[in-house]
Amino acid sequence: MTATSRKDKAAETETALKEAAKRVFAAKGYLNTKITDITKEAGRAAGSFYNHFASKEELLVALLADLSAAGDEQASGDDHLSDFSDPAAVRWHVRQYWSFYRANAPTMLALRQAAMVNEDFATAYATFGASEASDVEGHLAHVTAAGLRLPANTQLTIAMMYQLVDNFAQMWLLSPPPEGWEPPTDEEAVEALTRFVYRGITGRDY
Amino acid sequence: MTATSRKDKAAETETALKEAAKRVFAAKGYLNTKITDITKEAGRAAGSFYNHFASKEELLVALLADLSAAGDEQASGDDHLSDFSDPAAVRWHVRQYWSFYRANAPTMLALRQAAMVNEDFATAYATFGASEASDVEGHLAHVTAAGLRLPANTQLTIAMMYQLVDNFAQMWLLSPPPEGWEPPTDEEAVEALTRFVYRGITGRDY
DNA sequence: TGTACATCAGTGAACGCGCGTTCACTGATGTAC
DNA sequence: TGTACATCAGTGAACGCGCGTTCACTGATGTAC
Repeated sequence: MTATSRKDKAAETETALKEAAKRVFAAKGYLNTKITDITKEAGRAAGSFYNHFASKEELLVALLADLSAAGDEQASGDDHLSDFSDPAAVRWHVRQYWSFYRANAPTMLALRQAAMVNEDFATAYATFGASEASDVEGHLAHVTAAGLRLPANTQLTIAMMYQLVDNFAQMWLLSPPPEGWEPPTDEEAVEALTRFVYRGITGRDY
Repeated sequence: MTATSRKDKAAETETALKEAAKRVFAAKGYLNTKITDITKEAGRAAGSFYNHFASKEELLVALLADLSAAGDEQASGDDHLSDFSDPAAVRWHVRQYWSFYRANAPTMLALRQAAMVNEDFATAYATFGASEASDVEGHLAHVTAAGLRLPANTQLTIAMMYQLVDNFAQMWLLSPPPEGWEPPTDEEAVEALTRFVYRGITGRDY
């Protein structure tokens, strides 16, 4: 059970630090987290951190690398519905996004917070959004092809969809729920977003 | 032109500090701003700050007080359209919110950033949202009264509207525009949001 | 297989930078008589 | 109106706390012969 080789031990510690970091980020946020909070949570000495990461920023970069690996895995092999004049296609994308957020909540929270303070992470976050956007762009063509009118030009429509879904997800999955509000189940959330987005982009009832 | 009495001079400095703070917040963000950035921008010595505010947090509290005073002024005396089954009522609210954001961008940015790090400001921000929400809640009753179906229960519907409008506004009014995106004019933004929200909550085309 | 040395992950006390905050001082305004 | 003292806004150098980062040291694993 305990690894013995030096490489194994180092890898074990690195993993322990990353997992500890995610727990601490979830509990008190990325910006409020000190290096020693992470090492303490991981049960290591403060100095150990620097054997693996040059700074808290570098640690987050490593977490983002893990995250995009996970994202690629999730995306591949799935049947990808793309006609947004069909509510099922909208639902499929909303559900994907929601699941991704739930699975990677601490890292997404850290990225959001880091982006408020650090130019590079702001760019990374924007890039993340842009990659989602380019996927969706083609799907909207089906809406106009079906004779329906988008609420605004393609760019603004994408921006609105994205803000709605991204921030609604973060509201329920990354933050403590507001005073006296009952959090929705995953299915309720996905259904609510699907309805709102589908109506918003097509002008059709659903 | 220059005030002479002690009280006047003190008030002048306090205003200078607040105005300087807003400029600096807009330029580099609340979290990245140091006390000396503010005093330097205001052309005062570092120690002067503490004659007026106990900390950066207290300064933000003062800015928020100014802001809610401005908000009350804006709200009062206006004819308040309240039937959300009418797109004009939705547009009126969207425009109000958009104007408010534009007028108070630096303070809103600071509040958002402070809320990520500080429990009290998180509560203040949530409270701000809740007051908007309670206003809107009644307006949605008109939608169901007109025989239309909301996309989800009232609470989730409000949350979705709010996330969409609030974050779309902050995307264009508080952050540098994304690489290669052309920012909308105010009218385009208001119209896009109005369409998306109206469709989303009523299921009607518009 | 055994011995002697090299290498490396991990340790935690100590160091030092950045920045918030203080405080003795200045000069101007206010007050007392 | 004038003088002497009190008060206060503002100053900026200096202080000190918090925390990121270093580094001499330990003990265990790897390597040479």
